Amino acid sequence: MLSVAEENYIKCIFKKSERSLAAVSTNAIAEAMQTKAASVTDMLKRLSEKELLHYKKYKGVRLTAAGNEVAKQLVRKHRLWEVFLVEKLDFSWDEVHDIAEELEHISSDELTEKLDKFLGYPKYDPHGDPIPDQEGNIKYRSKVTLKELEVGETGHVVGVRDSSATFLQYLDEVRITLGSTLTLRNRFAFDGSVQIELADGRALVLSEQVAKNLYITVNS
Amino acid sequence: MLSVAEENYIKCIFKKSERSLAAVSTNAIAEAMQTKAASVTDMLKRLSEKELLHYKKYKGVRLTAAGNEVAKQLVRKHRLWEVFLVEKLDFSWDEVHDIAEELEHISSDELTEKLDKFLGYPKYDPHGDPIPDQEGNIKYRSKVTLKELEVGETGHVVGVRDSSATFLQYLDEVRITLGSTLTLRNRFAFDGSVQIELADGRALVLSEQVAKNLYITVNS
DNA sequence: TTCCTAATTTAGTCCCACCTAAAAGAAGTG
DNA sequence: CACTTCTTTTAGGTGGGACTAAATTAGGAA
Repeated sequence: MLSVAEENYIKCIFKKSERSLAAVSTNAIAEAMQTKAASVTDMLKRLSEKELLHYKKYKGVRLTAAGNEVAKQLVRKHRLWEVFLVEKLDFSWDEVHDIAEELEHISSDELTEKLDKFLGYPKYDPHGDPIPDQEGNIKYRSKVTLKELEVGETGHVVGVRDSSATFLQYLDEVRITLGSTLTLRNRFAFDGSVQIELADGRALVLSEQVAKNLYITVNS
Repeated sequence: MLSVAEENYIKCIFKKSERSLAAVSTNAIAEAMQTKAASVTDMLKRLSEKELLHYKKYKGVRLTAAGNEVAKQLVRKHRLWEVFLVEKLDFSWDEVHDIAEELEHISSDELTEKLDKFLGYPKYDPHGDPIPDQEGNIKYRSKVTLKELEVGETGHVVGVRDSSATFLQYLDEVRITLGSTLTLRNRFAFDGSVQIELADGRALVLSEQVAKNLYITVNS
């Protein structure tokens, strides 16, 4: 049985490892967890003791297979709860993160499986991120940011890179949602902003900042 | 912000106060919380510091208005989650207590209210206990145990006194559920057992033990 | 190679929530 | 009243998870 703090460290390290494939540094964890490096070192020793990660002084850490398993189950629970909050309880997608952050620590496996069934075995959460299955397999979708799209290409929105409340509220404001279909019409070299056309015919100019944070998939 | 441990103590004291109206003793709390009296004294001082209860050495404790409020919100959340687990996720009533025990500590008030709405504002939980409303008002139902019913009287099952898994499983076994209508047909002085007749015509003999743990309401 | 700087770890505290052992109060009994 | 017994509190200690301040190490620059 892991404590909430331990689970949060595991999840944090998992997230950092997802792309970088290098060992995760103490400082990076400290920053992400809003705590001090000394506290992180403490925790790393404990988690290493429990064989959830490999720890060598000054060398950063990587999760063990067991640690990875724990992390993926947490991500699974987090994303399932987010679906529940948005689809069943009518929360908007920018409100659900913090609540799911608490709900993901509820331990019952049976609860997770029944929730999954109740929700109809969803594949993606409200932000477009894939939900790991019971065995922890994650189906990543090939996707590019809107910034990387070619002029003239059409795709649809499958996720956000920055899921801060302010960004999500901005998207609500301009009525871009998950699944929105859009075509890149123009790219302005001046400031990196892009002009898009939505399925309903609306034309919008989005800043480079926005274009970098919107994930698009071209086929599917 | 209260810790999970603090909340559990508050709820425990609340439950003890519900019937007895006397101050709750340190030992009673220790027993209910599966801990030692010394630990309880520790916690009582902290909670008293936070003005959640009145504490005088050797005199037992009572919750303050603020403490009562906290307790009732916890009970509200616990029972709403139990309804969710049984009605939506298809758990049976003997499985939900421990999970609800974790879920009740999720802090978001907005979550509680949206859950309440999603469930259709239920008044009673799966064990027949009343769910406090948003302001903390609890509508107690007048009820008697089956043991106290008069021969010939008809009523229906509105709750259980002992909600242990074994008792609830027993009830499932003999197909008595919340809302079952029954008539007391006979009382055996020898061992205190009772004979009842159910709405579907089945006649059953229940031990005194069972009769004492089934709550019945005659009208309504 | 040596030095410097940034990253990391160690050492020493703190608070929370528990523990054991021992002291002290409450309350009934002869 | 004095005694006994049970309950409760105090005193002192532990591990988890955080902190600050000081020491150590890694790794690049001179």
